[in-house]
Amino acid sequence: MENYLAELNDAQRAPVLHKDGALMVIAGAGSGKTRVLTYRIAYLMHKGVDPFNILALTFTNKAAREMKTRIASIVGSSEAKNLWMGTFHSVFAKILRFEADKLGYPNNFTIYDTQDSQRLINAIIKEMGLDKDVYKYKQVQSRISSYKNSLITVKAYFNNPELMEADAMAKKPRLGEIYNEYCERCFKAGAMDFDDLLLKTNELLNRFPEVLMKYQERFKYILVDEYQDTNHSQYLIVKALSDRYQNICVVGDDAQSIYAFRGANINNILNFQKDYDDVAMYRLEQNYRSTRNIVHAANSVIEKNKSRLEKVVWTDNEDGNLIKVHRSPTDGEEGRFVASTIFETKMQHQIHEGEFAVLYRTNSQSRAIEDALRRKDIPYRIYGGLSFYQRKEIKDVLAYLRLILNPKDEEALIRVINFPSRGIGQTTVEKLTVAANHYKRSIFEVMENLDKIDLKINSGTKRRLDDFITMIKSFQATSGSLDAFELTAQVIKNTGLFQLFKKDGTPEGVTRMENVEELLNGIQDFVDGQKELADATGSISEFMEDVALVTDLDKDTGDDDRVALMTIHLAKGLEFPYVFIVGLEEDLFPSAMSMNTRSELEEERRLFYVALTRAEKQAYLTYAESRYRWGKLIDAEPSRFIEEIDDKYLEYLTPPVDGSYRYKPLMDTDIFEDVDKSKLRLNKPVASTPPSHHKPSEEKLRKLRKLKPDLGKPSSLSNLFDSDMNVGTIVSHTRFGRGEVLKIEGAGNDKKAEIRFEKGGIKKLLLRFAKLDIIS
DNA sequence: CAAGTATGCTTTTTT
DNA sequence: AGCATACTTG
Repeated sequence: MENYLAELNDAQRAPVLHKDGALMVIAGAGSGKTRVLTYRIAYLMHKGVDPFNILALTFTNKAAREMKTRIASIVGSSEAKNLWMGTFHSVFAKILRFEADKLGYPNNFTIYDTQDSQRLINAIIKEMGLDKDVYKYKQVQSRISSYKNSLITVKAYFNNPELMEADAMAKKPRLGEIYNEYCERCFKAGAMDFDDLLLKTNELLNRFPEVLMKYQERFKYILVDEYQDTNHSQYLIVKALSDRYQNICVVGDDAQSIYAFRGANINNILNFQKDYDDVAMYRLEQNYRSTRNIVHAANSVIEKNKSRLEKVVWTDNEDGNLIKVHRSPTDGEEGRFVASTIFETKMQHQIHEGEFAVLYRTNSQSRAIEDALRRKDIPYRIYGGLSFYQRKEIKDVLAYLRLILNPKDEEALIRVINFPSRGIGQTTVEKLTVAANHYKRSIFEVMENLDKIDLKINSGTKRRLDDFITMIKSFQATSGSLDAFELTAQVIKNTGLFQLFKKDGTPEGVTRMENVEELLNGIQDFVDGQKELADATGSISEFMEDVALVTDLDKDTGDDDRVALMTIHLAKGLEFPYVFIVGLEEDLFPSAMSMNTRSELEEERRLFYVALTRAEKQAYLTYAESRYRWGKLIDAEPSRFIEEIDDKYLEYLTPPVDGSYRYKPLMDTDIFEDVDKSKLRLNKPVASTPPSHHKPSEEKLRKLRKLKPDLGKPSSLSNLFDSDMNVGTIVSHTRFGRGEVLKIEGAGNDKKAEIRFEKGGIKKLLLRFAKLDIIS
């Protein structure tokens, strides 16, 4: 025990040893926050806290697993096993499975992923006869999602004239109806979407005081990682559960808040001190991860943001190399630069592929990098994007399994009722859906009772429907005696999926077959693992329980020595010796969608900060002068973020372009192509290092903190409630035009402004939803 | 009802 | 460019 405490510095040890009560740890990038969280849990257990009483909410399930392993090595694995750890979604899905009946859901409820939700919403829009160009299903889905994340239920929506007016203004007066229908259909299907996992948890805790009490008693100690990225719904859950004992420890970094787009509310961290009594604040400011050049460069970028908590990240690490900046003519060239640099660096320094990461803003950028790496035979792994479980062939197989477990699951049913095609067409499905809605039953139930309902379905089709039902029922009958692997194998064989995949000899078809085989292997692994556990059997329902919540990042392949390709969002919390941040171009990063308001731009800048601080030894920033987008070659300009880094931390590998005055003139290397570029790079002397300084004195740290703007009055970083808005502020609204703020009321999610618009008169708008730009 | 062809839309980021 | 949907034809 003494051992592990000795692995901490003073700043880290303090929060670990903190007594009961509320504490917040503001942890700069690379300052060892995971270690603090891990060791605090170990410490609590050492002190005699029962692991059953500890709940730790992490950002990924993999992070939870790793922390658990580490804790097990300190306190023993049998004890660590009893910890509750995982993501918000997976932990509360587990609790909801246990308590589902209280909310009227079956315990084996299906979890709809985003695609399922979108398909259902799309169907509803069609059924309601609405214009699909006005009601775009993806937009509608994200709107509903943000309502749910703000705990605006259908009922709350219809009680809130402002929201309804806002949607009416957006030419979507029937959005509430869609919302309502969507919720009813999900309920009827025994399904929860991602947002429901949090929303229904809130409902459970609110409606049933005895349940709340039970979990308050159960989770006497709650720890939350990445607190800056929690949304309102998550915030309320944490608040409710910790209300009794107030043993709450949150760890976060406002500078790394990058999920406002999905409802993350930075006020949760900024207002933490108001939410609990006697909050102890700790700051971790020493970075152990990166070279001094990287730390300082990152600082010089994040300083451009107005809204920040006081914090200075510093390091005792060596200066390291300068950050290398590289320009390419096209995105293909950019990929080749990345690939050849990885190849050379690997050769030169005898290091592994696993030490490299390529980070990008959008998933679509992976292709160019991928092609280049493949051509050079460099092993890589892509995270995110179209993840394994989202592939069509996998979802099809899973849909059968879902339907077997929960016949009311309509999205699953519609997916597979005619796949492989068995002569049940669109018209038939429509008739069934209409009947199902009419009788308030599931489609499956309607199909079971075809003879009792007069549907105009011809006898041949009726027969085929009957065969389908019989097949699903026979699977259900055998599912009890078979384990997950055996059942899945039988499903693939008996449904005809196997023949269908096998018959398709195209390269894509072969890949599909391989994916299905991989799924089977995965299920076999799962079954083997489950059978070792005392209270598990390896049944299909166990497998399906959280399959919707498994992400690429969670999956352990055992073969990690590959270049990692992922979006910056996914890279949060990870670190790599060598990091390439690619596609640093205006309109891409920062994204064209995020340049309308200061707060959106600041989020992009935080994203860049996150990217940069992933690097331990060397960071590369690359951009292309033109890039394929939508199949067309588009010209691009270098990202402003490159310019925002203090020049003394940068080394330009490529010569300047006319008009870019800040690039030092060099000869044009483009005519030399690959080979000479590398020579140029190797021969270039490393520029003089910036003045080195060690840990600033306490006094200096204080002074540095004071230099930051907006101190003391924490303000929102989210565009949804812009901090700069006061009475008298002139704003602009997409529909109402310019206007003047007359009054501001409420706070946080309920903050409203009364605004007199040039067009439209005086409106009271909920800032969370109003799309306002601040003019002055 | 299925298969083939035309069109149009997409790209922010994720549990 | 690539995918999903919409439309047409057998």
